[in-house]
Amino acid sequence: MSSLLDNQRDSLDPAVVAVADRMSDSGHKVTRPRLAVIEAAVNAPGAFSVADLEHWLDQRAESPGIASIFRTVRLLTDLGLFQRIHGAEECHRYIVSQGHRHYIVCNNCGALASFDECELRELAERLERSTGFHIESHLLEFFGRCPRCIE
Amino acid sequence: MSSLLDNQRDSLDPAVVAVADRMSDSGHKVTRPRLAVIEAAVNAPGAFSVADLEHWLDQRAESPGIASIFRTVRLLTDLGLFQRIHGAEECHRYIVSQGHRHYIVCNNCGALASFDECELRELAERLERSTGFHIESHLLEFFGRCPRCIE
DNA sequence: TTTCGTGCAAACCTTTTGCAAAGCC
DNA sequence: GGCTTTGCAAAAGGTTTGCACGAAA
Repeated sequence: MSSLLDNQRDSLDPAVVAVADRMSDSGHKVTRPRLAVIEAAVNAPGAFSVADLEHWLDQRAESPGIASIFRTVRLLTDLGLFQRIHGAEECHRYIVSQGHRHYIVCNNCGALASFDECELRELAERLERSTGFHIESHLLEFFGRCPRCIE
Repeated sequence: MSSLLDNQRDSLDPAVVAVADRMSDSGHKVTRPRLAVIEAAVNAPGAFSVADLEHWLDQRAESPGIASIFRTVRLLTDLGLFQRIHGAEECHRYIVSQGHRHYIVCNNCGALASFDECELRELAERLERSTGFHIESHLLEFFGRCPRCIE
């Protein structure tokens, strides 16, 4: 008997499949509501909130209900497949994780650009020596205006 | 007629006076409830939440009520006198601002260490050229374990 | 005196939870 | 079949707001 994910594999966006596979690999079931949430996330234009996902899904009459969206977002975030974006005000937006990357967030429209160089290792090591903290992770984001909003 | 702030100036912590003066300079009244909130913030051991401030003030029977604490924290944050600290989960803690500094947050107990070097100007300029964004600010924090929690 | 801030309680939103029914493997 | 997940509705937090009263300059 084949799984839901295998049945739909060919008709789904590869980015959706990639997330679903990793969810499956970590022992979680790939259900229709979860696939719908992943599709909504992959199709979001930038960082998305739970409300954004619900809105997108509502329009397609595929919304599994807000509680399930919250549960799925939390699960995927815990698995590292979604990543939280911190805005100056708003800290409850997410993106589909793309490994260790950092983001520039447009203060006006929320558009994102990403980059991977962060050159913080050396600084982190220096800080470990001077403060005695053991550093496990970091948060680096830039805020500003995207090209479209500058015009 | 002398202001509340002037009357109490000598008996207050200089750090409280510094914040109150800047609040006054920007045209906001320095009232007893606001002074109490500033005192609570200055006396907090690390980053504080609104609930922390309320608790501290409650113990001294000086709490102006949660709504006023929220309003004061928001005002001081808008004025740049308080600064928001972003944790991995919790994004609603604040510190009394100390200019442009960055923080290392202990994932276990919330202790902070700060530093000022961030060497991000060059990276920011490179990113502006490559992405077309205009960068206005940044967020940089490290997370880990403080010396006490490592033991 | 006039304006700004306070305090209470109610409203609001977002997020979580309990639980019976349904779905996945 | 056994275990996980869902969906609803209700609860729980946390934050904001309306408005009459009080305080600051």
